[in-house]
This record gives sequence, C-alpha cells and structure tokens, in this order.
Amino acid sequence: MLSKASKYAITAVLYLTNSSNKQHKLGSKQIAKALDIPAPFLAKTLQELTKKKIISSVKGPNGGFYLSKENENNTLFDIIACIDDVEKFNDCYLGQFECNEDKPCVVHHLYFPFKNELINKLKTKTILEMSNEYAHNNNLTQILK
Amino acid sequence: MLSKASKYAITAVLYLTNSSNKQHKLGSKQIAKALDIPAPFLAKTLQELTKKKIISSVKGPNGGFYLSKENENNTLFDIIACIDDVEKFNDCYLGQFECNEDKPCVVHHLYFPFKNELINKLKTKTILEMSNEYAHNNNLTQILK
DNA sequence: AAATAAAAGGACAAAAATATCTTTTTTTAT
DNA sequence: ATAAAAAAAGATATTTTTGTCCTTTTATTT
Ligand code: FES
Ligand code: FES
Repeated sequence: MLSKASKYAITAVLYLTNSSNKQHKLGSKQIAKALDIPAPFLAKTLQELTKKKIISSVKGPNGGFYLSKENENNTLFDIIACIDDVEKFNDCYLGQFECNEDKPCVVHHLYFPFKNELINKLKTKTILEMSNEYAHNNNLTQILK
Repeated sequence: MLSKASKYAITAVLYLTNSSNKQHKLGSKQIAKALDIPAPFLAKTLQELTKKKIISSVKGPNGGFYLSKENENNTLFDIIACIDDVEKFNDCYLGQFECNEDKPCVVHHLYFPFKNELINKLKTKTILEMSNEYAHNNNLTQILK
C-alpha cells in the first residue's frame, strides 16, 4: 500500500496537470487548500518531487509549482518511487518470508499477477496521459449534463 | 496493505495448524522464536486472537496456544479483521477521495476487481484448508526429493 | 496445598509516519 | 536597490505502529 505522502503527491501532481502551467503556477498552500491536504506536509512532499525533477518550481513572487513538458513524461511510478521505498512491492502480501512460486502463500497466485500488472500500469502511465484522461472524463460529464 | 501485526498473526496461526493441537500447545515465546517475530509483540497479538475466539489458549504449566476444531473454521479474513481496520479495503489505491465507478482513478479498473477477488479469497479460505494445502505442499516437496 | 509455568493485562519505550512551525534563500515585481 | 512572495531547508511536535517490560491471574503439576 502506498504511504499517505505518495498519495498526496499523486493527487497534487494530478491537480497541477489541470490547474497550472508555466504561466500560472500554484503555491503549495493553494494546492493543499484545494485538496484538503496538510499544507506543510504537502510542501515537503512537493519539494522532494522538485528535487528529483518530477515537477518544476520557481521561487519568489508569482512563483510556485508547475509541470514542464518534460515533467509530463514522468510516470505514476516515478512519483511513487520518489517518495516511497518501492522495494515493498516485492514483499509477500501475507508477510511470508519470501514471495516466490516455489513456496507461494495462499493468495500468491492472485496477488502476484495483479501486482505485476499494476506495476506495469504505474510504469507506463505518464502524467500527460492521465491529464488527457481527466480532460476526456470531464468532457463526458459535461456532455451528460 | 496489511499491518505487521496481522501478518505476524497469520504466520503464527499457520504455524499453529502444523505444529500444535490440544495435546501439544505452544507458548508464545516458542512461536516467536521459531518464526523470528518479536516475542512480546506476538504475545499481544495472540491475546487479541484468543479474546475474539480465533485461536484457543490455556494458562498454567504446559499451557499455551492451539487451535480447536471450531477455530479451524475461521478464515484468513477473520484473522485480519481481528487486528486491522478492514475499512481500509474500501479506500482508493491512489488515495483519491472516493473509490467508485463514476470517477475511477487510473488504476481503479485493475485494483477494484483484484481487491474483490482477494477479499473473497480471504473470506472463504479457512485455516483448516490452509493447513491441508500446507501439508499437501510439503508432501509434494518430500516426493520431489 | 504449594510451586510453577504460562497467558493476560497494563504500563512503558522506541521508531516511523504524519503534521507543524520557523528561518533562510531566491526570485520577481516595484 | 528594495520589498515582498514563495520555495527550500531545517527544527520540532504529534500520532500511530511496533516493540519491551513488569505485574497479575489462572491452570497445572507435584
Ligand atoms: S508468496 Fe505471498 S504473495 Fe507471493
Ligand atoms: S478509484 Fe482508485 S481504486 Fe477505485
């Protein structure tokens, strides 16, 4: 399971795709308020993302966080790996010593393929793609109204 | 994701199925040592399981923990629910506000069916069944040797 | 009945995760 | 240049989870 920090990170990046760009940057407090996330904690998390070039930031008046074109090529997995220890994906779901085919736990045959598919999805899904899906989704809901 | 406590619980119960019975009870320290789990922490966890009748215990000399026939009808889910807050299974994997079909997150269509299958498996898999599988597994490895 | 062994219970400690606050640095706007 | 605004950095606080320790209760064995 993901930590709160990386969930916040994902939610915030998703918010940035739709509400910011190089011209309209967003401050950490604005983002935190909009998403109802503890502001200083989010600020920390956004700093980590910036440090590892997952998102971009500019200091000073009118500064804030935004996504560059390059940033948008980052994947969900990149965000998660920036905050969490992704080694945990290798652990057995039931906490058995090792997770492998030789001595599978009772949910291994369910968990293992799912996990691999999930990781694959996380690794291939770029921020840009999510942004597009989100826009598409919103269009649909607009049309349905 | 399960807490360490409930993973310890599962591992310990599994150990009990194979190494104990009403005649041969096991002390919490023995179990902890065999499984390399912090002893006092496991003791606490085993107490919770006993309180909720998932496993059985007897105090005094030659006392310890064991599984009654009724205990063996408990499921993996019962063990988990005894220790963890299973409401967390309803949360969105990526931490979006709600998990539902209307506004699914990007991994919802992967996560949701898996989660349901997993919960179903956890709810139907009894301790007895696991014990049998384990025995079967061991027989196989014996044969293969 | 007494001694003992083990669970049960409760208080405490450490570590990790989450959350807050303060100061410094940098950039932009004036 | 100066002031202001915002990120960056770092120190501190709280909460939750994990882990330890000590005392009490209870059942068993002698
Ligand atoms: S062995 Fe348990 S998940 Fe693979
Ligand atoms: S909406 Fe994210 S898992 Fe269902």
